[in-house]
Amino acid sequence: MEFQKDGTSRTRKARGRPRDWHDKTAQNTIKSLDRAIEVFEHLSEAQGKPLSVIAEEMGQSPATVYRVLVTLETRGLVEFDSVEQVWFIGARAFVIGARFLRRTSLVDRARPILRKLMEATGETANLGIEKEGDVLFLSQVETHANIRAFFPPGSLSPMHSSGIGKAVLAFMDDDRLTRVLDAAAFEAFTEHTITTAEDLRADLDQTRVRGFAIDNEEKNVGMRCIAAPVFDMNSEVVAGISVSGPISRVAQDQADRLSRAVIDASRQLTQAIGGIAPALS
Amino acid sequence: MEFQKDGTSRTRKARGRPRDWHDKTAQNTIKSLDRAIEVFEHLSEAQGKPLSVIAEEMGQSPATVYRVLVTLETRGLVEFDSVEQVWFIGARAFVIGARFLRRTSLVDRARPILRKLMEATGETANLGIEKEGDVLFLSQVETHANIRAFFPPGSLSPMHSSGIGKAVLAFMDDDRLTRVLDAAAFEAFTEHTITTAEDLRADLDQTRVRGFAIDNEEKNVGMRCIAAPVFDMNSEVVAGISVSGPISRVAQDQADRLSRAVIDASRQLTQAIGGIAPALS
DNA sequence: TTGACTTTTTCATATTGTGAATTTATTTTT
DNA sequence: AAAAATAAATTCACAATATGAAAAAGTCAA
Repeated sequence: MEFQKDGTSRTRKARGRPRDWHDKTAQNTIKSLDRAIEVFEHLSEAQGKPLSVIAEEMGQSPATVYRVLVTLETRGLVEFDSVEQVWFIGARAFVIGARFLRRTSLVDRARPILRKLMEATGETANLGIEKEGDVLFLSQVETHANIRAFFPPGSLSPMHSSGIGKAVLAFMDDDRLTRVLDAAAFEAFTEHTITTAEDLRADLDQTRVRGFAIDNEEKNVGMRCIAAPVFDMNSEVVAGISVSGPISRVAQDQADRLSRAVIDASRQLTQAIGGIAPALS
Repeated sequence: MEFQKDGTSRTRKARGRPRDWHDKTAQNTIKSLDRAIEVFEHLSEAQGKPLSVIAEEMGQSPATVYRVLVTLETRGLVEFDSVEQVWFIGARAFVIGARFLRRTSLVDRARPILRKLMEATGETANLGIEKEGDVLFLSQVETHANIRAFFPPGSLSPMHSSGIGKAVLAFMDDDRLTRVLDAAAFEAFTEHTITTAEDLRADLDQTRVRGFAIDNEEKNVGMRCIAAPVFDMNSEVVAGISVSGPISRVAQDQADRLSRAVIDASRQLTQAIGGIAPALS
């Protein structure tokens, strides 16, 4: 199987008015519920405050905010510290929210984003993770162009010569990074391949500043690749997204456009899996 | 700050009518919001269903459920699969829920310790707390091994059949212990599950002497788990750390090595949060 | 095309959510 | 110790709005 394109709803059902419609009309929302969610969201961003402060910050009547909080509290979605008289997000919210993860995998979430990335850039889009010191390619959406990059899903590639590998390494914590580098063989595939830990660290520093990694014919002659990291709920790197293609198309004067698209996609995926990009340091 | 236990009112303020009161009165809740949360909770337990099914299961009008879901959807708390026409918990719910963890720095402090523990033992390392008579798993670092234990963060598990649960219970003060045991259902999950308060108390006595708890296939057949308690500044147990894996790897002859690592990790975490292990008694 | 089925929207109605003002409780000041 | 100040919880009267039934709008299967 595999290979359903988006939009082809070749499968059964989907009766009733199709979704998409309502998005435009959408005055079907419940106002009071919407206001309540606003309180909930606000609280999640600014926990540990007393009622009066929350109400004031939101420009809402204390009475209303109070009732919302009390209602949420009876369900455990928020908690009240009766000593400090302040409100927090509750354990139940964590339990319910965590069920989000039970649904789809990284790969599922990434598919539509990869497809959009491919369409926006015209180049093959890839998704990969770190697996025991190598990059494991999980998924890709191929360009329509006749000359194309190709990493079969399931294939492994050394970190030091891969765009995704470098994007992941650049945002890895020091301990893990050191361990991976110590174990790395730094095999030279082309004359551009980075072959020492020092050079690689320098490259990673640049990557971190830029926000994206470049593989400049470091694995395959004639192929360039631009990659950006994807983060999980702990702001730890879990994957990388890239576009790759011949140097003629992935050229210097295209770097800006392409990197923007890749970073955008990586952010979307981070968000789609409930991750949080780390604060800049 | 960190970790004030309930009840210590050493600090200032707390004006207005004290909380506790309203709990009994509590007709201050917003009914429509309460109904909406019910939908949200129901969805979290039974994801991937179409509107009609959800409405029917809840005995609610489809129109109402529809409006609730659409409202939640605009906020990202819920997601709709327009191909399959089914509803899910959304990424935003996960992000908000995860902020529950920000209330204390427990998880932040624990992560590096968990990672080291996983690396030292080769088994999945977990962090959990007691929450209303259940163990709530907060965080984990998975092993690289292909056969692995998996307690997704955010999941709940009964205390009596969990390593972390028993580690926490063993070092809980008598009042709280008695209360938890009285409320416990002692559901039997396997033939090894402890099903009476007496047996559990005996097990806890051993645990206290040993300094660590063992879950010997008491929840899942084939899974063993070794856990140790984490204490706060008042020497009260606030969490537990464990490693868990298949009985083949978490074997008798490994008990020494593993328990040492777990105890070491739990001590590190106790220290990292400014806690003090209780004097032996 | 038609028929069966599900999701949206409409609409009339009463429920119920709302903020202002009041009461109750606690802390701080005098 | 009493009074003033502050903040939380309640009350109340009224309008806003949530609600379910039923109709409409789509989609799928035959």
